[in-house]
Amino acid sequence: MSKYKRHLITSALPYANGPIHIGHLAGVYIPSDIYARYLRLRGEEVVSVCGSDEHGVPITLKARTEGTTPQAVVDKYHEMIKRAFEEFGMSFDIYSRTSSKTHAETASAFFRTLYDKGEFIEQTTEQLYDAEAAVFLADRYITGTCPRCGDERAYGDQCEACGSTLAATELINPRSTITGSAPVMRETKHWYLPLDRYEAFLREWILKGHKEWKANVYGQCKSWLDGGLQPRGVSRDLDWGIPVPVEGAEGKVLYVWFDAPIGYISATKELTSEWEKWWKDEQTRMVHFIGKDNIVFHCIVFPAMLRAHGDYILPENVPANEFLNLEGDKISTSRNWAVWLHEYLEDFPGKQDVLRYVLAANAPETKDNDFTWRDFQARNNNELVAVLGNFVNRALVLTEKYFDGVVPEAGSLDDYDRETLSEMPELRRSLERNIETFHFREALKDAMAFARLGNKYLADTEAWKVVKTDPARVQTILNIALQITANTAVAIEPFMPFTAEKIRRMLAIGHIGWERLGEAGLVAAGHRIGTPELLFDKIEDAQVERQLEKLAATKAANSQTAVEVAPQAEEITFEDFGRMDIRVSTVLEAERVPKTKKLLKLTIDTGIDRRVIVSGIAEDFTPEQLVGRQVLVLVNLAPRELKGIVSQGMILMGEDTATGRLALLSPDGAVINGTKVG
RNA sequence: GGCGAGAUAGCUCAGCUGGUUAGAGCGUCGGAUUCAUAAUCCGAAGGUCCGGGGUUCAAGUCCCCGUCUCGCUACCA
Repeated sequence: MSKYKRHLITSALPYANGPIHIGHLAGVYIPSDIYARYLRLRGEEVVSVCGSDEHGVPITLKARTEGTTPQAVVDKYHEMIKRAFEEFGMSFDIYSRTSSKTHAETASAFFRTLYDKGEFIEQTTEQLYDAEAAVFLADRYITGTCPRCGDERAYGDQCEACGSTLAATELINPRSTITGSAPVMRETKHWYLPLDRYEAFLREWILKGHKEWKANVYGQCKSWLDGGLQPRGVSRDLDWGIPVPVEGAEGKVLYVWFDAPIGYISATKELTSEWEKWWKDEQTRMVHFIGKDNIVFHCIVFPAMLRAHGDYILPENVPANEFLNLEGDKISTSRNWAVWLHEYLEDFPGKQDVLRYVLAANAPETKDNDFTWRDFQARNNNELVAVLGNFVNRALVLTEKYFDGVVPEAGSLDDYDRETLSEMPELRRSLERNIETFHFREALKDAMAFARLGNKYLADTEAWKVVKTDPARVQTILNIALQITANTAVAIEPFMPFTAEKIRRMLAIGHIGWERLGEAGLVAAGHRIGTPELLFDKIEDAQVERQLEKLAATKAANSQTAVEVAPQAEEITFEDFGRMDIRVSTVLEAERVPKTKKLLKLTIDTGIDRRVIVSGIAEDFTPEQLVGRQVLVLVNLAPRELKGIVSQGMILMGEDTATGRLALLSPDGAVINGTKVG
């Protein structure tokens, strides 16, 4: 750390289309806050920036479905997130937003610099266009009939009914969601950042220069670099976002992935006029806290952008975490499967540190982890209440009882006293090492070990017995117990700032810097301490059950919608139906298409001819199961090439609405191939 | 399918460049104790380190094959 003068900490910008949940906290915000608080306590110069990410298509869609404007959507969630973070004790120096004026100027200027330097490639392609509204349509703005399952509400990028990933051009009967009109293909120009130009540089910088990065981060970067980098689009046809600052770019905005990380820069600019020293000085050490889904962006794309610009420093580390699950299932905003921060703060008032503790102790540092309410309760009751709260309470109550709340003077120390005190600097070293290498779970254990040390010391020295025979000895014992208490407050501060403050208040002492951690003289003899109170309460079964019921209700609601059968499609005429030529056919051969997970290449006898059909059913059927079977085939569907094989028709399948499993449709008894179905 | 990460006591996880009886916290069981929110302290039980091969005097740790989980990516007529 010595070559650096200051630390710039960034935390992934939360997307302003929903509130914050425990997954965000455990993966990104709690680690980043621990780190920032630790460095500040050490007296380092630190700036920690974050803010809402407010551009992009999903927000415009949300606005549309809610019948409001994108600005109203981001205003709502920005406020919500910001308030929840504040109440939770996040110590960002600034929590900004990407819809701010400063950000628009910063991102715009950044783009313009790259543009003027010739760092972009311009390319014109054909995309779907809504002539009525005079806009190009992002995938999400197109709906139509899913070519796979027939659901009429499929989007241009995905069908939510069957989960298929689609291209907008594949939709049957595509419609613009804006006007309802049929989109047409039209040419549009876009700008691309040629990442391939930076490949050699990135390879050297990451693969040679940052072998110390976490295995998941390093591994994924290597994977991308080895696969070869491609130019990446940095603009979109959209009216929500930062306009592309180039002549002839009307109706185009910066792609949200391009403008979002620049948000870190804008936030710093808003915070201080000296922002450049944080971004352009080699003596600044930048660390990005993110989740694993953001690795490529923060390790490859953003550094390439910064490098292309030329003035900026690059991150020194990117400690990405894995994901947190909730009660065994993936956290999902759309399925409401989450513990929302704003709801937690309401349901558990004053218990910020409990959640901070549990999530830090369970942080998914090396692999996905699971949050359960039972574990939350156990950690609170058996660790926070029993170990930490109890120790502090014992030390304070004994002082109150024997010395009327005045810190007694320590007499001569015996071997055991010295041995106990000597453990504190050792714990401190371990704690520091763990925090500085981003092992926050272990670091938290080290912090808690101060309280464990105190409990053991009290149990072994037995002040309540000694007081009857040797009151002078008790003075020493309690003096030491109080020193350990004060040390505990310092050690836990990065993790549990509210509790640290509470302990200081009970000891009636001011803030203590990290440099004194491990010392025996943090509380002076003769000093009058405050009134002892409990640091933590037990969490009762009833509270846990209430939370579990809440989740059960969500699950019930979800499964109800899951088995909901798709509504009847729009009425068609007999002639419409007659246009489909469906024949009974026999599968003659079946084999997997190499390098695919779902595709089978089938040779079938349609009665009319023998032909090849490629079908995405390999996850539900083995080739052996299919050979010799009769199936129904839509034979007059336009041919399409898949993985280099021309598929001439479509095998009809039923897809179970609840499980998504496919079922073959076959005639009741054997019939001649080519038999018409109608 | 390709790539990446993970798989270690009932649970959550440590185990650095291979080296004596594989560790911690919680849980369980036994004991001690009562200053403390029945909290604490001591002790014990509990592990074919995912499976199978191999390298080595020596492998949880290195190599090969496989299985499962998560992610990225291709693909779904």
